[in-house]
Amino acid sequence: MSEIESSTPQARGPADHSVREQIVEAAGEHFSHYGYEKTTVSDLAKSIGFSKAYIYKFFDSKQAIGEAICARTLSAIIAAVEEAMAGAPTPTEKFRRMFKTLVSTGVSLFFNDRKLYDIAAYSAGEGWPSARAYCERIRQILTEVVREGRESGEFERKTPLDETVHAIDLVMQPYVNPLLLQYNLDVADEAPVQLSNLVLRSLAP
Amino acid sequence: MSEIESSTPQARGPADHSVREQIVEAAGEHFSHYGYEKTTVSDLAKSIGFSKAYIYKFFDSKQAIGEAICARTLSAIIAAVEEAMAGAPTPTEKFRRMFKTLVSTGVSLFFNDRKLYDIAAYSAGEGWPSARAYCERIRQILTEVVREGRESGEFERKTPLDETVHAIDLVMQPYVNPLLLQYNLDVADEAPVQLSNLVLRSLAP
DNA sequence: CGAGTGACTATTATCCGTATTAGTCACTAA
DNA sequence: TTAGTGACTAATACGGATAATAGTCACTCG
Repeated sequence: MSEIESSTPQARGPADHSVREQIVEAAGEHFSHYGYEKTTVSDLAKSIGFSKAYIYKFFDSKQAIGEAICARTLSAIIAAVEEAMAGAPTPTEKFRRMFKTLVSTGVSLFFNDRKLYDIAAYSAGEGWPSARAYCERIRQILTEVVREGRESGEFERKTPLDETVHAIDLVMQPYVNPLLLQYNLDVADEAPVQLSNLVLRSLAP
Repeated sequence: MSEIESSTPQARGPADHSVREQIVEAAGEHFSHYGYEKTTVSDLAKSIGFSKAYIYKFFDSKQAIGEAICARTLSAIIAAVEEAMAGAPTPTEKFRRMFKTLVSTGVSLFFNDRKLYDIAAYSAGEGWPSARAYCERIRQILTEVVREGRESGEFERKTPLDETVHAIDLVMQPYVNPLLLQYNLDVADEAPVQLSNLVLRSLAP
């Protein structure tokens, strides 16, 4: 369910080829260490003991490798969010944890793995499929929470579901989208709480 | 009241000197035409018939001139907002118009006077006094609207005023701050409506 | 046939010397 | 004293030659 890769069929060779995994593995290391720009496709090839040309049997382009790494990084954030939400008793609490974890994980990525963060930000700016899928997944999770809250009578039901979800999505976007989050780091610690409060007030029946 | 310049005392010569106005006038033209980077201080000097050195009798630096132009640009946005709000019958409507005008004026600046927009965005990114004052002014206006709405019984009164205002400010920021707005142009037409609705729901008594 | 590659090209990045430019200051003329 | 400037410097931008890189393809080897 949280497999973002499934929506990005930019592979060339057989999907479950061991070499493909080796490439992704090496790319993860190199991109994280030296950044996307500074690592060459030859570097990746050398580090797994093949020629550069062979890489292109598995990936269309260097960007495609970048997308794979990006998808992986964003999947980790989604996983953290799902884990945080797991034990929440109410939709209200689920929403709070969702927002909070989304932001704190993003911020932590920024400070602890800046090179990977930059790829994610670039990806969001360019509208790569990996970033689109990430946003879409967040929207799904949000929709689920709101629907649940409506069913339990915790949230109001007058406003059309789509509209509610979309508006909340707009509120979260600046802290969820890596491209935008980096400009909001100064309020990233308080924003989830303050905005969760506001959103939840707007959801009151 | 909407004089942003008053808070930025980076002037050197007498404040109401005609040459100072000529400089600002010329800078407005040149920056708008060729951009901040591409216009040299000598260009400004030449266009008003003085030497470059004389400019520095009135401004500390080229950046100070940029700030003056930025302040001027942002003042125009504030003025547009105040005008739009003037005829609004209720605080609810005032808020809607405020948000809507803030965004539409910003977007229009982006598309019709890109060079000036870029200065404003840069200014916001660097935290120049002109940009700070702009944000502060918006917050003031917002505070006034919320207070008025509370007094008239249109808005809820349980949440602390500061908290309410701050949260709404966070919601508007991505569309008000020129640095951020440029990344949100794709939703700039619907966001004010959708977010106004959400905010107003959260303000319901 | 399939796994894997060396050698090639067109495009993009990187230097590095040169030219501009922001900013200062001692100075003049009225 | 006030209004205004030419000449100077240190830092920065520019441009063009050069090097590095993404991506391809015909090819070999088992």
